[in-house]
Amino acid sequence: MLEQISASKSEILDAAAHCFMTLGADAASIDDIAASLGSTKGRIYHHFPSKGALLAAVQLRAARFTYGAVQAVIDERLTPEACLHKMAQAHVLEVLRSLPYHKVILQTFTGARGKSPSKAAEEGLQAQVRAEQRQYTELFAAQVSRGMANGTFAPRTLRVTVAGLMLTLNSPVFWYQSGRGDEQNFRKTVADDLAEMALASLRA
Amino acid sequence: MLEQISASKSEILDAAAHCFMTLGADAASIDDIAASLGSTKGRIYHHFPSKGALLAAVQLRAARFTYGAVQAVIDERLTPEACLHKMAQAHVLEVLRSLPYHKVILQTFTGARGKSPSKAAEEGLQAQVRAEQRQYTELFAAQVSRGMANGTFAPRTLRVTVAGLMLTLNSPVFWYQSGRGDEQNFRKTVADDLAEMALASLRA
Amino acid sequence: MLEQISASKSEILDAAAHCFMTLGADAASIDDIAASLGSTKGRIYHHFPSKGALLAAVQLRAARFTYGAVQAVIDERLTPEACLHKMAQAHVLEVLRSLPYHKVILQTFTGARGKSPSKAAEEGLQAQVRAEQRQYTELFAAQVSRGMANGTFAPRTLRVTVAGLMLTLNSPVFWYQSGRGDEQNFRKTVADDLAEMALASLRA
Amino acid sequence: MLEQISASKSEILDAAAHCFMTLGADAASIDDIAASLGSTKGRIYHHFPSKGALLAAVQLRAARFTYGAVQAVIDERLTPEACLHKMAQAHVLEVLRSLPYHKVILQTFTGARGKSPSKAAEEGLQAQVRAEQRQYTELFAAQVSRGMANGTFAPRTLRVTVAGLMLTLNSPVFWYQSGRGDEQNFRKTVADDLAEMALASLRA
DNA sequence: TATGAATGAGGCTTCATTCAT
DNA sequence: TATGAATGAAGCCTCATTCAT
Repeated sequence: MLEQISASKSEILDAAAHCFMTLGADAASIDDIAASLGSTKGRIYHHFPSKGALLAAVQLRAARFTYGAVQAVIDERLTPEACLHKMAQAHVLEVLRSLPYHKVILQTFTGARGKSPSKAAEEGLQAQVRAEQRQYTELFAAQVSRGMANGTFAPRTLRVTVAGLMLTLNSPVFWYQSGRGDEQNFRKTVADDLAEMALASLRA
Repeated sequence: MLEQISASKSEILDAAAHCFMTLGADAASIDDIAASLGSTKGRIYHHFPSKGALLAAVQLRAARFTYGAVQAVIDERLTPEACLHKMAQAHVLEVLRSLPYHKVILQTFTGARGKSPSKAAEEGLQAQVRAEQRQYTELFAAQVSRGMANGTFAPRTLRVTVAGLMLTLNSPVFWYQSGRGDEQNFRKTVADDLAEMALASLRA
Repeated sequence: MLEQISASKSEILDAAAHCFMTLGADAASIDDIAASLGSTKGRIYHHFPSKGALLAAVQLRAARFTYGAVQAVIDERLTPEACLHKMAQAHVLEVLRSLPYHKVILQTFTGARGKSPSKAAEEGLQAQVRAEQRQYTELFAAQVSRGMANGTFAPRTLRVTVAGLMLTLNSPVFWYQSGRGDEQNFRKTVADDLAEMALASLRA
Repeated sequence: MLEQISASKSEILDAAAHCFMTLGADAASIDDIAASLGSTKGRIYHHFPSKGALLAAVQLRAARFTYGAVQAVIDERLTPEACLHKMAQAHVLEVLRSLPYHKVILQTFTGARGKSPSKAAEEGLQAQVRAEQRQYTELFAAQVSRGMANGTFAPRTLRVTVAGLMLTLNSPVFWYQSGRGDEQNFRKTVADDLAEMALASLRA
């Protein structure tokens, strides 16, 4: 399930993520990605069987990036509040670090899932992506649940609450632009601001 | 600037919004929209010069729907907190009412603006859409600003805060599905929950 | 056969000729012509049953313009040389006067006659146009023939000669641009130069 | 600037020239050309980015065909009259040899340059075509100029004269049909007749 | 592994034409 | 007479994908 990703494959994924981000997952063509790699599309088709598979691989990697970063800071001995705060910061920082990947996630997140039933293989990949995304969200849902149970957080519909929370934490995806001078500081500020907002929004 | 929209045009916009929501703005073809109207694409092109223009018209309408609903409840005599609460509720309820239109907004919100500079006319339309969206966001930014000024809200980067706020309020766009039994009640719950979360996230 | 042309019809023909000249007979749409008339295409379809018919009407008029101008100067009592010289001058001047119409002629003159058999009616119109054009060319062929017979002109293949002659006389269609200051003088110069060239090319 | 043309590309150009000649550059569709090649339009688009580019390539080749044929016979030691006579013959023979290409030239020569500014790339190609055509015409203009200077040719407006000359030499494009029995002889006759007419038209 | 040629399906758009008013 | 809405048939072009090398 977590097969290693070769360097060539990784390079392709980076280029794909970048193109998907810049042009949109639909508008970006395999040729665009190949061009941004300085090669031809044959190279891509040698590593990924279809555009859908490539897209799924990018999304999977996005989920795994944040999953790895967030799980590393989870400490069940902390209060839900404290734990969630660290998770939120870690999430935002990781999103900012691997921004192209997460932009792609959102583009697909809209619920608009193409039209055709595609091929069976693609179906499976999409299912896997959704599964890992859900699994990741569960990390947050678990803490929220704990916090609601012990009275720290306001008792509200769990799903609505978690969805709002994740959106808040993902909001930089919509507007963040790298390339400013004090990038590291700014990222820290954004992460802190959003983590605090997120936590505040939950408190009873 | 606010030219009337004929019945035929309005019907087309509804169908377009629905298709864009269901299939995604990129995947939905003009033929899909025509089919869902029971007519041919000629009809659409008689009223809208291009797919881009149609998309922009949908987005513009989305912005105006929420603008109208929210401005109606703004009352400057209220505290920023109270005012924003009413605005948040109104926003969520309106989004749920005209959901297809707002799904489209988000799809475009990602920042991935096609590739070619397209035609000049499209550029202008996109600019207008962005302008009206910004104008709408300003309604919220103004209250947040007031609240930060009088100490009710925590002092944070204004843009980051407002972006997070709007995302929270728009979150149902990602998951809401109509068609359940107690739709009216559920919508009210969602609106209340999100409004409270949003307000809580701001408080000092 | 020479039914009168109403003022409205004539205005449409002028606009059509102008658009055909500017944009090309294929590229110019009925809407373009209507727009240049300041009306909608309904008006055009009230007077002409199809685009092909409109095009044919323009071509017919072109042929008749030159036919009228040239026949007026034919005088059988003159030598073929003198007669042809006057005809050539008259032709060039008339072409310059009604330039848009004659540009259209050439566009169609290429021999590339679309693909579909079109409708039967169009076929008939095209045949009529060709007939009148041939009839017009005969005016020149007759003089060339007389001149070859009496030894004034070099004995050459008649068809090749006449075709070359007409092309020389029509050459301004390819490059003439109105809008200069001394338009009347320049037109006279062009007519004289070309008439002399044409005559010289024939002489034994 | 004179990049080699691959066999596949050359085959496409021939088919395109033929279709453009037969159906007209506007009426001929890319599908028509592909069908005449026995392949799909994908093949064409793999080699030429657009129909406009394909058309321009055909026109460029036409100009280069005649340029090559004519320059080979230019001999500055001859009198302008003798030199021009050889050039004229060579031009006509080459035009008859590669007739489809030259029919296309004339179709575009009309001055009716579409409507939209098209894409920037097309603009550049059109400019290049015009430049090479002008360069070719200069070969003739130079001799005419020499002949006027030394009194062999009648002193007339140079541009008008050269334009008329070229039209005379190009006239077979309008009426020549291959497929007769004595093709070689007939071509020679046509070339001689037109060359003589052309020269005669210039003489003082 | 990677390239370049080619395919085929599908999407956007234009436009001549018809029709109700 | 003239308009505005609508149709339907093409046409241009894009692009994911396959295949021979």
